[in-house]
Amino acid sequence: MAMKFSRQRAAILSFLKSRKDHPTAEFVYSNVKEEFPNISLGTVYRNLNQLAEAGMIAKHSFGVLGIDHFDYDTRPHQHFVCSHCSAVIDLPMDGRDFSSIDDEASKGFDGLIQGHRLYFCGICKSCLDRGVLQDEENH
Amino acid sequence: MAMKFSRQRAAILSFLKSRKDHPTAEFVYSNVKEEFPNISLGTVYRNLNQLAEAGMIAKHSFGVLGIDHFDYDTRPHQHFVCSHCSAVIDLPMDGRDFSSIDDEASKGFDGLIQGHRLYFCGICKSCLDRGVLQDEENH
DNA sequence: TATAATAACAGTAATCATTACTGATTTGTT
DNA sequence: AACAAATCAGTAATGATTACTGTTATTATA
Repeated sequence: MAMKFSRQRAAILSFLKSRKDHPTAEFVYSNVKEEFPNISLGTVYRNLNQLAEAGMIAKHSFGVLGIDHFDYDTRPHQHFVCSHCSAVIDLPMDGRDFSSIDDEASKGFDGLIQGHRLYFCGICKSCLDRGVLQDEENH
Repeated sequence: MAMKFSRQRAAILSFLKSRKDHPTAEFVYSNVKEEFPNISLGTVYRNLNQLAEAGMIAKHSFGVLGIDHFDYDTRPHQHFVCSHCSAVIDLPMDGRDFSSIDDEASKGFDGLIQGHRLYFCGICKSCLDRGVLQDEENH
């Protein structure tokens, strides 16, 4: 199954490259649709998964959201998910290396640990500014 | 919405208490059905979510699985998910406290970090014994 | 450069976990 | 016992994602 070039896939990759947020397939679809009005949502899903499979982009499945997000930046870095608006934001923990926790987890466990998934939850700046926390106090 | 007693909810909680694995709603359903042949899957979902909301059980949404798992043990502890058979297993990292990584994540970030989700991935013992890794080498 | 093989496409249907709706039944309280 | 409210079983709906199908685009080869 050698990967052939396709203008749709190129447009999807190019759009993802232009974003610092972490778009969903639906969002990529609605934007790439401006250049390819006939593009299908299935095509977007297929290409995003294919690019992720090839290691050219990253696919993040945050359990709390129940919807996949895609990232042009494949370098290891940490993410934050806003519990209120569901925004996915990069954390500036540049130097921090979490690889040692896999070794810790291996101790006393008889399976093979190959990696981990980690992300942080809370309220993002713009939701804080909108007074989301106060609103929750008032029920 | 004061919570009233129901025999179905009691049976669901009791079943979960008897398990050391981390059953899905479907699995709870198929087992509680032996005592309540007419119980509905929706009832199981509603009660599991209600119990989780009340803090009596824990709900774990592992992104890699795309299906929720429930845990009678609400004490903080770490989980392992087998990439091959999807088993969810407790890790024996008893003393380890990960709460400090939230503080680390807060540095240089202008939102509010309230917590994190962490789980480990790999191959469990019984899959290793079945030679899963060798099978994958042979494509 | 024609041709043949096949990857990719658009459009649509299907899947699967989960939630929402509905009218009947329990439960807890006066 | 009587009432209000929570819960139920059964079923329909939702929403993200994947699978299918006949057609089109891309690439390697003759």
